[in-house]
Amino acid sequence: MKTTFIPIDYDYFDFEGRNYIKIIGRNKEGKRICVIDTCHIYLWAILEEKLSEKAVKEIREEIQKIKLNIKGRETQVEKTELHEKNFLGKKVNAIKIFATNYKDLHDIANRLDLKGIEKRRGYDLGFITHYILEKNIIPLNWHEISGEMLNNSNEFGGIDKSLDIDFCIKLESAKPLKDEKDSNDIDKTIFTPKVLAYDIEADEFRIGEGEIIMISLVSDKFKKVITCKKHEKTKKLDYVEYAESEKELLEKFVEYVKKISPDFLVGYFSDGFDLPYLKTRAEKNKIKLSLGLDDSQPRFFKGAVLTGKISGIVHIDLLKFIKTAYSQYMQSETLSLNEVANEFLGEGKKQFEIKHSSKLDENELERYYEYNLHDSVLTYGLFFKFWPDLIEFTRIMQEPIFNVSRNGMSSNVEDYIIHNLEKFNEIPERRPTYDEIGSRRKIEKYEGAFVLEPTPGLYENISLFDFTSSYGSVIVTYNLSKSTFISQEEIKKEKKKIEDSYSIKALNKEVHFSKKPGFFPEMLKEIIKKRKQYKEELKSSNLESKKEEDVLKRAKSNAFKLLANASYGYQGFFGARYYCLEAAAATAAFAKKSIKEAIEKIDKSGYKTIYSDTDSIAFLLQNKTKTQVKDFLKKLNSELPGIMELELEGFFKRGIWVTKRTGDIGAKKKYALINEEGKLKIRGFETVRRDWCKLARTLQNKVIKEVLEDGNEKRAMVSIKEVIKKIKKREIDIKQLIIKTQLKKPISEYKAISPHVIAAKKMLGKEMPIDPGALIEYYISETKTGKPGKKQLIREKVKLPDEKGEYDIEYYLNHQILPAVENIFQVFNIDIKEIANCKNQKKLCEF
DNA sequence: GACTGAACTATACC
DNA sequence: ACGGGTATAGTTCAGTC
Repeated sequence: MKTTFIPIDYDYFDFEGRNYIKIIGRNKEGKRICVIDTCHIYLWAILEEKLSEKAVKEIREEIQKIKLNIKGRETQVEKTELHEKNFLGKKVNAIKIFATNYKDLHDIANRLDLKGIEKRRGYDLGFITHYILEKNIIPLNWHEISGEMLNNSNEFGGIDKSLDIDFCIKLESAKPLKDEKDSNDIDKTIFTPKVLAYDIEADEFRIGEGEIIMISLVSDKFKKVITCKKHEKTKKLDYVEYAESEKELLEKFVEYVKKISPDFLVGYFSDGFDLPYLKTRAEKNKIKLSLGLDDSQPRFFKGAVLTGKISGIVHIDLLKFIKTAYSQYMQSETLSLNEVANEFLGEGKKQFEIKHSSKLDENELERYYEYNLHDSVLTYGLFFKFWPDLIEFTRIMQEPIFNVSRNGMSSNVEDYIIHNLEKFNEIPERRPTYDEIGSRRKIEKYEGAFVLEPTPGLYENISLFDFTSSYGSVIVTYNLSKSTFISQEEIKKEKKKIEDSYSIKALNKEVHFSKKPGFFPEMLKEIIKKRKQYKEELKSSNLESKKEEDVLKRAKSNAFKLLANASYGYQGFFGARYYCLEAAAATAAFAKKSIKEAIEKIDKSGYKTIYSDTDSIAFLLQNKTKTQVKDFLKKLNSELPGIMELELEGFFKRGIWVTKRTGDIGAKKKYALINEEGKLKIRGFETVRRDWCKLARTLQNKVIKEVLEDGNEKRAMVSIKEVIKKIKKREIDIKQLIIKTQLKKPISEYKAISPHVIAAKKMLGKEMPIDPGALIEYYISETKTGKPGKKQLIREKVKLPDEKGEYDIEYYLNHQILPAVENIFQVFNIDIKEIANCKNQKKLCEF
């Protein structure tokens, strides 16, 4: 039979010693299809140079003899082939060694310690990656497939009988449907999946320690809260369904998931909370959480954090994807569902103070249902907000969405590389061993970016240039990568010449990179090119366009941008297959050189550079016009090597740079600009730091705004005086004075007991859940808890927000408000501390 | 017990 | 363990007098 097919979930199973892929997806009619297929399994033995034909033949014969008996399963090498391949850019002869089961590849590799074999590669990719590489059936791309229907046949042990699907196909052929570019048929590109969002509420925060009291489910035209906390008097809400016990609640949950049978089961922080909680409670109640299409229970994988996988239904934890794909652009201070939903959906969580269920009265219970339901409503909304990005990330990395949605950027870069190696006839590099990672991590850091020390002051008519995909274009321009790096040994052996190479001083030595294009820079060149292309296509369309085509384009543009930016970090990342510290260090060094040269040219051309950080330059227009600046930019670009390019970030009416708190030199990474429309761009100031109290932040923001709008400090002076008076009169609401600091590690590991650690300890005493990552809130009170007489530490005055007490006037004045504005007034030669504390001017003191 | 620089800690920038 | 280095600035710690 023939059908269309979009692969969603990839899994595999063994049958008669062989690996089979099991892909769950849908066709255009919305039918759920399971595709069974297999592919060749192999690894590579890279041969030493200049081996005789006879020697190669002998090695192949030797390999052919390998027989394994592992865990009672006997297998052997099926066949070998000799290929001309590339490994790290070098031409090599390699033996392709075919095996029956991918689980044997490691063991076969261990047996290949033969003379003449230099390296063994391609045994650590995992079967799913291997399959996608071999068969080119890329996740979330539409395919046209044909194959044999397995209708309750006994093939593969009757696998399809136990699967809740429409039909099961043993694949014969598959080809991708036409590229969306060649077609106006929009539903070839957009696929609207069936999604079920869920959220649980439990009596304890610790996984599995309390009862699950309700679960909300939201899908298309479907809203439900199942609960085992029924209040007799409560009028029944139409979406609430009662269960007699936690056990029945869990059973009903499983029933609903099975009935709705979504493509995606989506939660928020559900890898770390909801799913493991459900699992533990199901175990306690001695029932099976058979959520999988094959009735299997969720499987959990240990990584840095737990991940929960359900067979056939893709479990998505939206938090993880948002963290890697979007957090760098976000305004939210935390990635809590409330803040993230507010930012992307314009609507936050329902207000509700969570209590133990035994303490809830009927009104509260009803509000609890609403609260629980709303969390799923938000999660559902967020899923579709990010669906275009999820699709495009998946299509670009070519790995299953389950993985891509959880990957960090380094894994994304690596997936992209692995799936694009074939174009370069490259054999994949292996993962570093545990020991290699260890020694890489010990290596001293290399020198990074250049930051120009600004001269503090208020400036007018400023222009900002920055290098587009700065580090990425450096890598491409100077061909910096593991495969193009010319090592000391190679130079010594005179195997490679360094006269005609890209060279720079980095890591306290001269490093050289071949000019022959390497696959990594070539891939990156393509990434940057695509990013540019999609960005330009979008520019001609409406930026806010909601057309599906544009939405996908925006997602693509974003994915390629992130890939380009992450590729520098990737080469310096200790866990990378293509780790190359020299390349990373050289990238930073070349970038530093480029920006310094650009600054020099800018200054020589009648402008005045006032600040620069890594890839951006702020300079004064002096007497020049905007047109002149634009022409000058063109000239600069014509002189830049390779794909290096500067772009105009914008023109600004005014800008302020301040001094460091200690000493009177200019502070780096701290400035504020205002453009002609009056829009502010504030960097580094306390305003943008979440560990300063709201009062200090809003006041500083106001002061910056007024100073930049007016060009003088008069209005700002009035603002600050008002606030000082209010503080001294105790007119400030505690809410404005709450300091939020994140707990970065377990309380016991802190060497220095700072205020937020004390606050965390207090919370622990109140049985509040405190884990690393929690944002601790507190304020500084006047209460003294330390020994009398001794100099008081700030931590001795810490109080939790709901603890009664008076705020410490002195602290908030001298540790929050004044430090936040002091340096700004200093630009106008005003000592705001003296004014506030009435030093040296008792007669004039206004407070 | 007060003072001071170092250490520790969190957060931001690009 | 799950991108990198550069930078500011707070609070506490530990050594000195």
